[in-house]
Amino acid sequence: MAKTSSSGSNMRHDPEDESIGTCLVEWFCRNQRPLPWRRHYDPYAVWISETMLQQTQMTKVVPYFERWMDRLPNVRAVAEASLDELLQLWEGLGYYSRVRHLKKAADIILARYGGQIPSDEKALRRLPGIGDYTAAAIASLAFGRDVPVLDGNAQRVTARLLDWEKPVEDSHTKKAFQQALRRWMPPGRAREFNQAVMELGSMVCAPRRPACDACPVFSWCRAYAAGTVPHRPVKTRRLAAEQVTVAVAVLHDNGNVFIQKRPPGGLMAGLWEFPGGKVEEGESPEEAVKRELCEELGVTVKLLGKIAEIRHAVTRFRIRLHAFRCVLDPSGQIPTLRSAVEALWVPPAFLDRFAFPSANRRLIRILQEHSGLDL
DNA sequence: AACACGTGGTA
DNA sequence: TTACCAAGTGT
Repeated sequence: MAKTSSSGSNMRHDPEDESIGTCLVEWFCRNQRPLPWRRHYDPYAVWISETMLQQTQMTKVVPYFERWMDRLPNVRAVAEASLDELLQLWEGLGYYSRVRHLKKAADIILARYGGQIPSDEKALRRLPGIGDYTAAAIASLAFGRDVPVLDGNAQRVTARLLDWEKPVEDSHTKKAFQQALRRWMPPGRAREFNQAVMELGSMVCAPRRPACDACPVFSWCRAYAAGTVPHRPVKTRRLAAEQVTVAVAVLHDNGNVFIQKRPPGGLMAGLWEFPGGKVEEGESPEEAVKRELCEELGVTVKLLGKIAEIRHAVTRFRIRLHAFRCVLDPSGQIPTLRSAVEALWVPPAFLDRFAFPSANRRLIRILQEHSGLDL
């Protein structure tokens, strides 16, 4: 044991001491939260949960995971489902390309692996939507392979244990962290160890207000010893936020409203939305709606009134969305699509059957609260 | 290497 | 309110 004692009564350990791994595993076994995907570690369930968890809070994922597993219990069900149905199950979770990848990967797993998710990290890594993190997560959690996972939590925990001063974005850092984690991992305990590191990162070694008092491995932590915990990890790049104003139309005709489907490939690909667009410099939201509907759909409209102003954020854009109730003026015009792939006139009550971006969904809820007043 | 890709919580 | 941040992947 490579322990050294400090001058005081506390034992101080070094991160090179591999007993840190055993300590983390024991802590996890006592403190882990009961989660639906921690019941059986079925490869399919691990794949779906890990994909949902990419850049997404665990508390948000749980209900989506339960609903998905009820509806789509295996790989074949995903391959046979329509993209529209998958998007509906995903609505609100964000990063919708994950769904498209899930479906593509399901097709490959059926065709090439007989419906069995591969256990080999290299084979997993080749599947769409599975990067370094998810490949390692499936290989270790579902198949017991001794490979370390390095997600945002593991990165933060490792940066603090090592008191890593270089920016974690550096290409060298990732390798170094994976090697450190691999050294700490007790042989045969990858499932518990990997989850221990991530669970510790989310519950104890948090980005803000880390609970070092409650940390099972603080005595191994170089940043704790140095008092630099709040300054780790060091990060460099930062994107500037951009303010955007958008105006959309809830276009009514014969008791229906007009919705259109976004093209594949870009932002919110395959989701439905209300027509509209960016409000240009020196233009009012009202003018923008009229212009956008003329440009996008080739129709002229009359504004009946404002429905709501919604503030939200999409990637690095801060958006103010103005929504107006409109009718075709003159009536009887037929919209022609420009950027959208598909469009539909639907009764407001049917809006729940389509996948919308979250700001549009909020607008729909407002619409439905007001329904009966002026539809 | 750096940026696109969603969303909602926190300070 | 603005700004940062969170269980990443693809290009």
